[in-house]
Amino acid sequence: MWILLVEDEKQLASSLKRGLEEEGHVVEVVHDGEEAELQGLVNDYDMVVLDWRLPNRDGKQILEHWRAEDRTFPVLMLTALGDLDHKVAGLDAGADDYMGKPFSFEELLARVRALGRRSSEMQNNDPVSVGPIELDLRKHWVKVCGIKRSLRPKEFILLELLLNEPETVFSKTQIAERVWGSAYYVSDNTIEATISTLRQKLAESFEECEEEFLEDNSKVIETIRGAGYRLNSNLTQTNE
Amino acid sequence: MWILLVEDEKQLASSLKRGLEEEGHVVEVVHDGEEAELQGLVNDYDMVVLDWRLPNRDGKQILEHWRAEDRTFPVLMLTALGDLDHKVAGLDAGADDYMGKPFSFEELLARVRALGRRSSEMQNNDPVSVGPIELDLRKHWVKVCGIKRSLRPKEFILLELLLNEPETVFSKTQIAERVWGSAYYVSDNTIEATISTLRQKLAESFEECEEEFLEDNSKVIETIRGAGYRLNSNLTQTNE
DNA sequence: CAAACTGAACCTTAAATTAAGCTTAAAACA
DNA sequence: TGTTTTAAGCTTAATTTAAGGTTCAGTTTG
Repeated sequence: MWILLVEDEKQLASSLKRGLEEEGHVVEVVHDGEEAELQGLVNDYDMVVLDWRLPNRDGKQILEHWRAEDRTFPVLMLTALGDLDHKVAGLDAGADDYMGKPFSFEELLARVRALGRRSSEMQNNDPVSVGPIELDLRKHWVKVCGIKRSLRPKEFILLELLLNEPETVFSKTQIAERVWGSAYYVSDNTIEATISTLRQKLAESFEECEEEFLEDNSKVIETIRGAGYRLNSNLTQTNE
Repeated sequence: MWILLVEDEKQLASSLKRGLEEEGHVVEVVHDGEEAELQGLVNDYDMVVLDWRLPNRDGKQILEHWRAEDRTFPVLMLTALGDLDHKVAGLDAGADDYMGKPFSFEELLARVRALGRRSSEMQNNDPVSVGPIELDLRKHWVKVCGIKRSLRPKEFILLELLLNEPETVFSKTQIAERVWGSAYYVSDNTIEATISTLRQKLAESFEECEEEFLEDNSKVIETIRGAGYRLNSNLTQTNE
């Protein structure tokens, strides 16, 4: 997720930033109220973590302004412990959750996760299908020509990624970010190995189809040398 | 259902909590008015049981605030006996039902059930059945091939969750939120242990069936590695 | 001009490593 | 007390690594 972190204590801010980044988020830090307000108006963050006491503007003003401008990202506010009136005011102003300082980092992460989940559950998890391949995320199966295939977790997510945007070529970096959550630790070879096994499974499945969709069933996933991978474009063209 | 119980007498609160949990609800308890107010703003409970006399805020203030913020969950208020003015004020403020203390626990349960039924967004309490498993939330029993089985509360709610959407895979996080009410405190291992005992009980029960439904009765609940758990899909396919 | 060469990108497989999940008993809770 | 949670050792599956093999595009050489 893309997170804006608004916190004037620089020490705290930077340790939170690092922690959130380790969880795979992209974090922008702002130490100042006015700056925060502007950033929030200009960017579509997935979430904002907002300290309530800030130089120049207080959290409430900022949040009210954002909500008045229809900025809908979830906001997690940080308040001093026992500052109950502020909490209530914050929730009224449109905050989605709150935490009293001091808090454990684990707790912050848990809340960020929960908020993120809440907003991502709004997105569609509907079944996807391209040509003879169908994938249902909620039920967690893949069918080729109506026959179920079992895939391992990484293979599954990777296939889902390719199916969701069938024409698009995904670079190794993009794949690492979206399947592994981060490009740091993932070697090229890891991705290649995963592509390889996924390809084999898809090829086996395509063999069992009555109809023939491709000349070469080992090319359900195409390699674009130097660029990345994509679903075989014949699957999207021939079908409807 | 996911119920918030606001009651400052800790003794009473904990016995109500236990009773409601035995009925298969997920219950969160708060002893303090301000904290209650916040929790109600932040979470989408299915129902709130709200004592009218509380430290820090009184029930009426809280409820009015919630309603002003469009929190629509049904609220059952608890008032001192004979406190008629309060009752009227409470209903005006948006309470859906009231009870005078002291009350019998049975009566409380009845009203909670009634309120739950009344609220349209409630999931239906109708008996669920999948294959040879039948579960009645209201009567709180489970039968396998017609033979009753006793389950512990957590096991029961978990099974209910899986039965209600038999094809769907539930992640540990989803299970934590819907069986324990929150993913914060629940460790993976807790869920695994609960699954394990539930599995064993179901397996024993399946052994006693005349008909054979599965090759391996310890697989009534399937593990989808890296994704979560679901009811064995053979139960849903062969049936009907 | 075409055959051979070269280096980079990519593929494949099996072994090694790591992670996910299971189970039981004991501890903690209510 | 009965239920829930934690802890520890275990089992099994998924993932990554590693090593050698291909393919491709561009370049050199016969």
